[in-house]
Amino acid sequence: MNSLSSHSHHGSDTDSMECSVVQPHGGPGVVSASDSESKSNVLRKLLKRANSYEDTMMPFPGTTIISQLLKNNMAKNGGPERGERGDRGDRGDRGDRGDRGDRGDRGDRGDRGDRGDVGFPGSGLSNASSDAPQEDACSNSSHDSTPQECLSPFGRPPGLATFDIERLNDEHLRAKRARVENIIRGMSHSPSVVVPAASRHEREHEMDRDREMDLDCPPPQSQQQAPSSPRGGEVCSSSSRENKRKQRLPQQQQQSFTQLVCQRKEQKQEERRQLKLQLEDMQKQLRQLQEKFFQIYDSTDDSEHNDLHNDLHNDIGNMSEDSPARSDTGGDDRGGDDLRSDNEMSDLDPGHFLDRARALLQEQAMLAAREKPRREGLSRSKGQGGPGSSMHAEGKQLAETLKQELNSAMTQVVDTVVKVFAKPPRPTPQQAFPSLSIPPERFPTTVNGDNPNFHTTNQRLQCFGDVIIPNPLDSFTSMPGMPGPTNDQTEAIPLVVRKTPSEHHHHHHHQSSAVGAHGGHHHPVLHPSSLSASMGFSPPSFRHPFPLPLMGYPFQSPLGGPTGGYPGKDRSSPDSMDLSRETTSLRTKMASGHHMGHHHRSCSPAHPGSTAEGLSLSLIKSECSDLQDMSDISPYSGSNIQEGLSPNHLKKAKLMFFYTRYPSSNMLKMFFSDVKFNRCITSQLIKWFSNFREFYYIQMEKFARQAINDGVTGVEELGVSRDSELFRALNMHYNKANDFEVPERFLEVAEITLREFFNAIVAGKDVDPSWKKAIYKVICKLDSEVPEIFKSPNCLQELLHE
DNA sequence: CAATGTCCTG
DNA sequence: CAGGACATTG
Repeated sequence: MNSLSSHSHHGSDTDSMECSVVQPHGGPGVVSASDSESKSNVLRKLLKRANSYEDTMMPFPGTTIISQLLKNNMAKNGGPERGERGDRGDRGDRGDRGDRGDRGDRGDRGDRGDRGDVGFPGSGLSNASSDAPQEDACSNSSHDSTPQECLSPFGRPPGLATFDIERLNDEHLRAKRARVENIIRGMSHSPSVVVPAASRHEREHEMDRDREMDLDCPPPQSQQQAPSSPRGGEVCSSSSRENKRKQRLPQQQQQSFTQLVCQRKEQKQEERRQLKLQLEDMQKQLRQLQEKFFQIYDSTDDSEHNDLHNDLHNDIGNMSEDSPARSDTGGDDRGGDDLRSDNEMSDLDPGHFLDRARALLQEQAMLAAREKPRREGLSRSKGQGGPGSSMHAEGKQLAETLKQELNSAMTQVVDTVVKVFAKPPRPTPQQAFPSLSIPPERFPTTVNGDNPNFHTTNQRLQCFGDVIIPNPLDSFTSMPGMPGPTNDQTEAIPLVVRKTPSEHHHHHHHQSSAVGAHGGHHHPVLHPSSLSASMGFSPPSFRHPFPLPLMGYPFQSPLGGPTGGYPGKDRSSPDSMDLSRETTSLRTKMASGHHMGHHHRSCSPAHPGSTAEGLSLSLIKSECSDLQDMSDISPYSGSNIQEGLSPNHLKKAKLMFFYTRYPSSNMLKMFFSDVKFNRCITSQLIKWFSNFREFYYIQMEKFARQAINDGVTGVEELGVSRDSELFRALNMHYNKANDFEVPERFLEVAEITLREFFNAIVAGKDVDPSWKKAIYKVICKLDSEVPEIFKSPNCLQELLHE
């Protein structure tokens, strides 16, 4: 009904200026029709195309390639357009605070998992895969500034409609135009964008399919257009975060750690948000340009104009029909698929994409330039009388500004996009490349693939030859499902903070929790010699730090992917490791700051009990820089040599215990060549063995006493075989997965130990407080050589295979 | 003093 | 398993 009128209303106020500027051309149809025509054709096509893919991908206002880029970005960021989260509404008030609040409870965050993605820089990308979870992740903020808000800034096209109407007195044309616009708008989900109810009515009249669209695009949720609202507080939020963190710190290093990670994430989010804003601006500008184009078409050539409309109609119609189906697919795999989806874009790789975008931009710029003169002329001829006359100067400026803005924005966008794409080329899942895959068998630490979504992307961007192989070994220490922070007692996951339990292995596994970036310094190289020789394959230390993700060469991500795609046998435990690694490394780092041993006592504040807290705090302070680095790095570096003992290392240590109960620190260094040793690490390793021994001796004593109680009289009756209870207990502890063949020698030693205990107890030596020492002395001499294979960082894989 | 190791506790 | 206390050794 009055849709039009309302339109005009809007338009006149807001866009009057722009409109007036543009209008001129239309009328006279002046200007070199030939030139503009060819150009316009091209442009038109581009526009059309852009629209079409947009639709296919997701609803977005008639924007162009840029919008696509934006979309991609957003999608990746996990800021799926319509966020469904009820809180959106209130956001205004809470601002970042709100965010913080959410994150405040790390706990629940952790449960949801996924923080991982957010965490790492690449997260943006990886996230693509995991849309849903992402949202809550640290990216609430980004979330806020999602499309809806984005749109609002554009000021929607009210203005557009306006001038069109004015210019085109023809009712028919006007109606058509409005329709088209509405449709486009509707498709693009324009909630926030004012889609006057009236217009909708109109649409209903004419096209039923529009309804679908409407449905698709639920009405705006009363968004105030304050795109920037949430941003301001970032800093504050971080500080508050800090405080919070500090307060909590004491509880667990984990928490502090987490917090740090979180901070990092937040920063990234912030960056992302800013980028988004820029994109928004760009979109706005693009929209304006588009409008101009339309006008030109209309004015210059009716037939074309009609065609255009028709085309649009067709496209739209198709889209509406397809939309349902597409949406499904789109929903499933958004990550890299966005780009292709359309025939034309199908093999679009980022490069093409960018090129295209650039081309478009140029064209637009040219067009704008051409327009300028026209405008000028028109305005002059018109004189001051017309409404648009006043706009003259402004129009010029606008054009200039627009051009500049577009250029700069484009540049930024391009960079951003490139960065994003480039970022985490994480290894893809093994299944994905059967052909490529290299013998999966040996890969150093666990490798994991992560989200499949990336396949396409990765493939395109970089032909990854990588192969990631699932390795079954990990099961070793298996951390059972371990969903939550709960640690398996037996398994040692030291201070490790489990990054995120989230791994509910979604089918899609987006999860990519591995997150993070890693920046570590990497470690020189292990001693490949022995290893490679024995292993016969690629150097273990081949992990490169994340820096060259783009490279095509294969690299393995040591971190197991939580995403479970483990084909291998042991799906049970594998992945968890990656998470822990990060933490481990961090922990190590922290620890390194102080002397783990006795010294840290002094460092710690006052209470002995609070040592942890003090330590954490001081560490944070002193090692702040390091931590930051770490956070960036951690995700990828996980297995990368360097600092920190991973769960795999623990596993390995346990297996080594079958050979040596009292390894010297030197020996440990030899066998853990992929670890950067420092006091802490050394101490930790020693401590591990100490703990192993403790357990071992406890078992021995227990069984010895049990034997005595059972009436055993002579040591002869004591034996340790693979099926004895004692062995079972030990094996359970050191070789839980039972995928390692315990050396016979160990059985002998165990038997000897048991007998020693037995004899000592029988002899009543156990009254002596240090009666065990004698036994220890005996046992320590029974250490046997540890197989060379243990020196290999990859040893686990090897060993486990057996 | 530093490195190791044990014992105990969480 | 990690921390911490404590003992031992060189």
